[in-house]
Amino acid sequence: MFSQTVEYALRVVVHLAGHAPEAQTTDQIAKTTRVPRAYLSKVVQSLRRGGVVRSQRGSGGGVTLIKSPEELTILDVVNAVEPIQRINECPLGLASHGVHLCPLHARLDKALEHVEQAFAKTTLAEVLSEPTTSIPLCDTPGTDVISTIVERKEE
Amino acid sequence: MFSQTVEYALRVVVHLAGHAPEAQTTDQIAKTTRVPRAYLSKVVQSLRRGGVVRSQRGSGGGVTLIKSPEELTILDVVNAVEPIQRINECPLGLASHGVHLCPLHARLDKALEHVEQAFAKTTLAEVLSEPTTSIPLCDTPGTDVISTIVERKEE
DNA sequence: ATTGAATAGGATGTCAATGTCCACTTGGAC
DNA sequence: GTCCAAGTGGACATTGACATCCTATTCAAT
Repeated sequence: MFSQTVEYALRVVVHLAGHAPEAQTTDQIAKTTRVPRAYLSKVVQSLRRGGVVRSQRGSGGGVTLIKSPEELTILDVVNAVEPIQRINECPLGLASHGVHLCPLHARLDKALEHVEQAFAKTTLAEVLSEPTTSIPLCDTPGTDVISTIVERKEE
Repeated sequence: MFSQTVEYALRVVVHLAGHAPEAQTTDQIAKTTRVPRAYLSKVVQSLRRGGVVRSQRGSGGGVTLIKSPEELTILDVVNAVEPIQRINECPLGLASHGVHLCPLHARLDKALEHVEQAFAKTTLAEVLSEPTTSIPLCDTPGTDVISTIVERKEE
């Protein structure tokens, strides 16, 4: 339902939020997020164009969040890489359905609206601070991420 | 967010529900739903394998719903062609996240759950009977669907 | 100025979703 | 039994998402 790229983008931003406000290099990000290194640069560029992160070239450079984790929502991230496509007009192109969607598409759009709202209400800070046994990305100091990878079933 | 195939499948089922319990040929379905005729047969086959429709070969044959519109939900249709993929395990494969998703993925899965529930609660009969000016598919007698097609913007 | 760290981005490969085509099978009507 | 209507399904084309690779560009430190 959500694309792989959105999943990657969220991981990247969670990583950055966990280290804010320090800049992180793509190598560092790739390690903890397990996003393919070469593809990560594309994801980061999307996030930059979407106004979510700032990136700095040269030694000592890296990627940083533009907003603080308290102000940055999941929706901001999703919209930066792949905006949620609401249903604004009849997909069949029926003129008679003009402004008002038919009941079918109205329901589908309503579902999208709920998802959008849920994402808009959740900040990265909330995701990070939630009391739980599972820390997002699990990159807490002392934890070796690599060794905790388990066998995954083919899907 | 929802695939083209899901959109097509829903149109097909709405058309069938509007004509239940009579069988409809793929040619008839293709006309009102504006699903590419050749691809429609694939969609119908998915619906058949998913237990949503029955199809009958030979002259006088066609496609019919197995359940009545009152019993058939949007979720039934969606699951037949492309089941909603809930997030059951940590996409990073982190063993420590085992049964419990981290807050990030828990939120994403929650959004999926809401969509699933909304779809499970909506029957085709509801979609068809809802008082509105826009009849789904707009295939009411006397309305020429083709002439109501409007110019669509490229997306 | 030179060098090395680090992102930017174009070219290209791969694969699944979408879409098309056509030969085959099935079943009803005569 | 013949014929035609209608779905079945395999082979193939197209497209965009995902991924990789390599070179160019930028910046800081020296």
